[in-house]
Amino acid sequence: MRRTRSVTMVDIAKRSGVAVSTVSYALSGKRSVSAETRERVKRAIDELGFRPHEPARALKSRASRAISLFFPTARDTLEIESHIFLSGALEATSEFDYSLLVSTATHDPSGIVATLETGRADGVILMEVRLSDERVEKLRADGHPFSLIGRCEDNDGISYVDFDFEDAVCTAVHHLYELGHRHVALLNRAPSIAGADYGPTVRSHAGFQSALRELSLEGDQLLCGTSGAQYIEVLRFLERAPTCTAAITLSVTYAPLLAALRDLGRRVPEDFSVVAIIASQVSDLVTPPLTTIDMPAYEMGRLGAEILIRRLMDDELPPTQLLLRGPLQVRSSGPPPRRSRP
Amino acid sequence: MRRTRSVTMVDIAKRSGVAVSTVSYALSGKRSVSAETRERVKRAIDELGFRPHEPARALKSRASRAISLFFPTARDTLEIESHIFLSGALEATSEFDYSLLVSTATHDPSGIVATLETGRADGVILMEVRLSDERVEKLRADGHPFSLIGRCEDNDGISYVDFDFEDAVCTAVHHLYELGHRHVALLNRAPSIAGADYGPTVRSHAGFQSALRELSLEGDQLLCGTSGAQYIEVLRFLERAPTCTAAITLSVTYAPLLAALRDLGRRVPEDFSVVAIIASQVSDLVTPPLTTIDMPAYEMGRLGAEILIRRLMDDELPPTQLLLRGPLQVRSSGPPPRRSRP
DNA sequence: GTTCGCAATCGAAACGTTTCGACTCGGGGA
DNA sequence: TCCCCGAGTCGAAACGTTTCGATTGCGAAC
Repeated sequence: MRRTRSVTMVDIAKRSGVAVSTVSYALSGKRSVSAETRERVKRAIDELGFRPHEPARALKSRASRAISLFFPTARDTLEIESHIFLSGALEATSEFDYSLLVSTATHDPSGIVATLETGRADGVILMEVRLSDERVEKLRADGHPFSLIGRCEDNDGISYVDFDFEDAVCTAVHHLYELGHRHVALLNRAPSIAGADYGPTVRSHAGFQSALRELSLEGDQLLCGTSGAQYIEVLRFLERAPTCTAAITLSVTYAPLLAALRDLGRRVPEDFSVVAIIASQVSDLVTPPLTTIDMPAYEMGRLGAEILIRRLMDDELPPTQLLLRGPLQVRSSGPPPRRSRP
Repeated sequence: MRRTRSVTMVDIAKRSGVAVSTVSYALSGKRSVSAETRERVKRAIDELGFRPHEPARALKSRASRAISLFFPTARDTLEIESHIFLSGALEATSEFDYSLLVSTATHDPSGIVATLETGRADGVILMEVRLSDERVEKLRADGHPFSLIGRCEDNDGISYVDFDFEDAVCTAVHHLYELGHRHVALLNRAPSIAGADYGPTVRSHAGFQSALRELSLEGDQLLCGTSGAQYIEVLRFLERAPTCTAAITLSVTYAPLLAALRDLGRRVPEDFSVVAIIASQVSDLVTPPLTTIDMPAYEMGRLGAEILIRRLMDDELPPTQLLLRGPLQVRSSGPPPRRSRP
C-alpha cells in the first residue's frame, strides 16, 4: 500500500526538455505550442505514465470539475426514482468528464453550502424539492450553481428538470374515463415523505381535481406512506367504495394497491383498472403488467446533471427549465366490470 | 454566480493574532495548542465563516478523504441491488466524514487506476466482481486500497463483504424439500450479465447442485437475462416440466417467473412455491408477498465502505472479509398442490 | 544554578498545478 | 530600414493547506 512518489509535470518537463509551463500549455491548449514540442511532451507523458494531480489542479484553478448530487437517505425504503436519477446523472457526468459526488441530503442547507465552499464540488443537484425549499433559497441567495430534479413554486433563474405530474394524472383520468370508469382513486405519496408541499404530490392532486371536475367524475385521494401497514388502509378504502373501479398510482404506491386487490380477490384488469405513473425500470418488474405513464427518470437524471454542467462550463448560459412528459402504455386497464354498472 | 474570494487560514491567523501554522494545529490537534489560543482561533473561524479548502488539504496531505464506488452503468435495467449497495455505502462514508465519489464501472481497470492516481479518491469499492477479475488483479498488484462487494476465487489479502449465495440456495432447497416438493427450479442470472464467472451465479449453482444431491431431488437451472423476452422461456419451461412445483429466484428473476405463472393460471403459493433470494427493499414491493432469504444489501454497502475506510485510516489493519447470511422468511411457499402428488 | 525537557508558538518550505508577464525570434507593413 | 506583432517559450508567483525545524519560556531534576 506504499504510495510511491508519483510522476509530476516537473518530470515531464525535464524529460522533454521544456519548461513546466509549456507542459501545462501543451496539455490545456490555452496557449499555442509548436507541434513538435507537443509531440515530445506527449511522448514523455506516455513513457513516464503521468497523470495530472487533480487536487493540485483544483487548488490552482479554483474548480473541482465535480458536481454533487444530494441523495435522500433511505435506510428502510427503496426510493426507486432517486436511484434511477442517480444512474442518469452518472452517465451525463462522466460524459462531460466531470466527477460525481454523492452526498446525503439533509433538510437544512448547511451541508450543501459546505460541499460547495470547501471546493469539493462546483455545483449541486437537488432532488425531492419542495414547492418552497430553504435549500434552494439559500443557494440562490449565495449565487451558487445548482440544478433541480423537480421544481419549486417560484423558479426564477433556476435550472431544473421535472416531470409533469399534473398532466400525467390528468391523462390517466381521461384514459380511465374513456374506458367507462366513473369513480377513480388517486394513490398519492403521503406528505410525511417530503413535507406538506412536496411538488409531485401537490401537482398530482391538482391534476386529479381538475380532471375530475372537467369530466364530472367521482374521485378520492389516498395518501400512501412507505410502511407496510399502508396496505390495510387501501384495503379498507376499496371495501368502503365499491363503485371505485380504477386507480392511479404514483411511484411505488402500486404495491399496497395490488396487495389489497389481491386480498379482495379482485383481478387486474378484469375487475379493477390501474394506471401507474412510474419509471419503466420499475414497472417492468411488476406482475401483472401495468398500464403506465412512463416517467423518464433516467433521462431526468441525465438532464439534471447536463444542464448544471453546461452552466458551469459557460456562465453566460441562461438557466434551462425542462418539463417532461411520458407516454401512456395501456396494459392493465380496461372497462369496468359489469356488476358495477347500473 | 460570482465566486467571491473566500476566507482562508491566513485571514483566521490575522484575526486571532497567531501564525497560520498555529491555526492548522488548533484545528487538527496534531500539536498542542493552549486552550486560550484554540478559543481565539475558534472564535475567529465562527466570525469569519471559514471553511478549510479541501483541494488544498488534499494536495498537501496527499489524501483526498474520498472513496470511489464503481457503479455498473445500467441504462435499461434496474440493477436493484447495486442501488441499495450505493445507499449503504453512502451512509458509512458520511459517517466517517469521507466523500463518496461514484464512477462508471468499466470492464478494464484503467479508469479505476486513474481515479486513484489522480488523487481523486484514496480507495475504491468494486462490485459485480468476477471470480477472476482483472480489475482486482491490477489493484492488488499496484498496492492500491480497495474493497469488494462480492469476492473472487482467490481473496488473499483482499477486503470484501459478500453474501453467501451458496448457503442461501441450499437453505431454500431444504425448505422446499421439507414442504414436500420433489422437483425445483433455480432461476439464476444469465452469464451475459457479468461474464461466465460471475461469483453469485456460480456459487448459487454450486449450492443448488449440492443440495439436490444431498436430498436426491430433481432440479433445473434456468438462466435469466434482463430482457422481457426472458419470461417466455420460463413459461416454456414450466409447461415442459409439470412436476416442477417450486422455484428459487435470484435478484429480479422473480419477475419473469411470476409473470409466467400468472399466464399459466397457477397461483402462488397454492399451486407453486417461490423462494426469492433478494433484498427486502425489493421484495416489499412484490405481490404476492414472497418467501425470501433476505440479502442485506444495504448492510453490505455499508460494510463495504466501512472496511475500506478503516484500512485507509490505519494501514496496519489486516483485511476484513465478511460473508453474510440472511434469514428465511416464509410467505409464498407451501406444500405442493395435490394433483402433482402420486 | 545549570541543565534538561516539554508546551506553545512561529516562519518557511513544501504539495503539483495554472497563469501572468516577459523574452526571443522572424516576417510583413510602413 | 525600422518597427510591430504574433507564435513559441520560459521563469516565477501564486492557490491554501500541512508539517518540519527552530525558538522561546518555564518548571523540574540534578
